[in-house]
Amino acid sequence: MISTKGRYALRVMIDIAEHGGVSVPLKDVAERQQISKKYLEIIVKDLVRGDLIKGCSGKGGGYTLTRKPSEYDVGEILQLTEGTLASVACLAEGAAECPRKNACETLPMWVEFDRMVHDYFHSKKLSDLLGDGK
Amino acid sequence: MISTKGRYALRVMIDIAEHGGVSVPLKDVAERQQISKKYLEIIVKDLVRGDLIKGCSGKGGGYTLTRKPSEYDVGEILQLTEGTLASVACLAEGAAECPRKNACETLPMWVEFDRMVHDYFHSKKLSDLLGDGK
DNA sequence: TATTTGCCTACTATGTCAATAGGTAAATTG
DNA sequence: CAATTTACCTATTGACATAGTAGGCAAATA
Repeated sequence: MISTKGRYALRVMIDIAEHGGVSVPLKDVAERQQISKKYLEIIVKDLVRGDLIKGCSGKGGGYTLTRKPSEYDVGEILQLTEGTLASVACLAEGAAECPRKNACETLPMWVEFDRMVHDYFHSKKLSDLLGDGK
Repeated sequence: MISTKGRYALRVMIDIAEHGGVSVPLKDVAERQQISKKYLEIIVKDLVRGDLIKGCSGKGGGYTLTRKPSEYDVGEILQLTEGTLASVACLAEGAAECPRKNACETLPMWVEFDRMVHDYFHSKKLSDLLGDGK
């Protein structure tokens, strides 16, 4: 299940995109999205680390996107904030190789499902989620 | 992310299906699947509660399927053991109605994704996972 | 210089996950 | 009947993740 971190991250990205042009203060995002600013700080830190947005301190500061909305896909946003997009532990990045790998009768299904999920989220763009035509 | 409960449940169902005809003792399943028998008891209890298998005590006892493998879909097995198949909290069965429901710009995507996941698992049958042609 | 903003570390309550432990009840076989 | 095999039941536990909160410092602008 996608946690609040990933879901909020998406909403932050959308919010910044829709109020773009200028720097968007986190306080405004928090108010509009009705999410605690303190909690958003944690999420936004991940987004900055992944170079999806950049911050600018001081009066008139805030966050801005580093690319155009159509150049982000939802998958990378979720992957960054959730840690992984994998639906089962044995398919997560850096997971230990399963000893039952060859005998496992469910693995092919998980692989197929996992591919479907990745395809879905990586083909969905941030711009697809914006209300207006930005 | 699908937990061990759901994944093990699936393997139990497969194991019982492949050694069907007679009652399959949990001890055997545990050995073949290399999962603690004690832990499997918890999982199997769910499966009995959902009427997917039935147990029979005493010597020569064990568990048997209540239907043919082609009549189970993976979705119902996962749903029963995982509690829900929903990918986001707001779409889980019995979730409180979200106050931002109409304003939420991510909801349509979650709904679409959720539908895709449900379709995938409900169209996949237990029989699709069996090694031989049972 | 005062204010606004980002940025940083630490803490915590709650809950879920993945089991383990230690039994009782039921059914079958010798 | 007795011994064995099996299901079935309640309770407990350690580890970890989730979803935040608290209280600051640093940087930039008006």
